[in-house]
Amino acid sequence: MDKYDQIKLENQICFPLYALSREIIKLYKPILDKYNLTYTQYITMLVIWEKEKIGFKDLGRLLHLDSGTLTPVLKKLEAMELIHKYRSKEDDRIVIVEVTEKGNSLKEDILHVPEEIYCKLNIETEKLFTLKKQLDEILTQISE
Amino acid sequence: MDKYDQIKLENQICFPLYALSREIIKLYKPILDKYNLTYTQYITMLVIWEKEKIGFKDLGRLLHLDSGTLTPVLKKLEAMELIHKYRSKEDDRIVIVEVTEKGNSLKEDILHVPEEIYCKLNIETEKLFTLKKQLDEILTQISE
DNA sequence: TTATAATCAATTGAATAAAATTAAATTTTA
DNA sequence: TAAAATTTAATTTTATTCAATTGATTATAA
Repeated sequence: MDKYDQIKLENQICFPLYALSREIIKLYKPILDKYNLTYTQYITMLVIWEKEKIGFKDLGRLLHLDSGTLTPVLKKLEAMELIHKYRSKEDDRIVIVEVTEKGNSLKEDILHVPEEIYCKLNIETEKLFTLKKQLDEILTQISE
Repeated sequence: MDKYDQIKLENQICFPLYALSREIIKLYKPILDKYNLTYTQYITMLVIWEKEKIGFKDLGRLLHLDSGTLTPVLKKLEAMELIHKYRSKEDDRIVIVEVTEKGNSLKEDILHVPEEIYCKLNIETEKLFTLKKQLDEILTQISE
C-alpha cells in the first residue's frame, strides 16, 4: 500500500464518469450531425419538446445548465427556427421558450435517435437501467 | 405508453452521466482552485505524477483526450513549471512529458484531495466502488 | 531511391462553461 | 408608501473543450 495510490487515475471515481460521458457524446455526434444539433442542443430540445412551453429558469434547472451556457444554446436554436422566446406578460424578467412548428416537425425525425444510441452502446438494457438509477440517485443528492 | 416517451429527458441514459460528471467537477473546483488547477489539468497531473515520464500520445489515450485538448493543457502546466516537454531524439514527431521538481512538490500537497471529494460526495464506499466498476467496464468496451 | 502513406502534435474555429456584471422587475420591510 | 433587498435573465469576459485540418516527420512500398 503506497501513499500515492489514492491519487492514481485508476482510483478516481469521477474520472470514468467524465471520460464515459464524453465518449457517449461522441457516439451521438454522427447521428445528431444530420440534424445540425450538438448534444447540448439536443437535450435542450428534448425538454422543450416534452414541455412544449417552459421558462428559461426551469429549463436550466432541469438540464443543470446555467444561463451563461443556456443563453447561447437558445440563441442558436432560435436562429434555426426550432424555438421562439418571449418575455412573460405578468413578469417581464421571465423568458419563456416555446417550440415552433418547425421544431415540432423535427421531433418526429428525432424519434429514432435513442434506439440508434442503444444499438451503438450494445449493453444489456438491465445493466443500463440499474446504472441510470444509481446515477440519478447521486445526482439528486448532490443537487440539493 | 406514448411514442414520445423514448425522447423524454428522464429516459436518457447518457444525461445523468453528463450532468453528474459536471456536478462533480463543480465539487472539485473550490478545492483545486487553491492550486490553480482545473479538473482536466488535475487528472493530467495525476497521470504524469504516476508515470513520471510519458509520451504525449499515451497520455492522451489514458485520459481520453485528443491533441486539441491536451496541447493547451500541457502548455499551461509547463508555464506553471509543473512539467516540461521535449521531443524524442529518435523520432522528432514524438513529444515526451516529464514532471519537474516543482511538480513533484505539488504532488505532496495534492494527496488529501481525493479524501476531501469523498467527504463532499458523502456516499457509501461500497456504492461508489460498484458504480466505478460498471463505468470502467462500459468505458473499456466503448473505447475499443 | 523516390513516391506514397501513416503518424504525430499543433493549430483553428465553433461550442461549451463559469464568473462577474448589468439591467429590469418584483417582493419585502421599514 | 418608499427604500432596500431579492429575483431573474442577459451579457460580457475568460477559459476550456472538441472536431477537423495542417504541417512536419517517419515509415513503407514501388
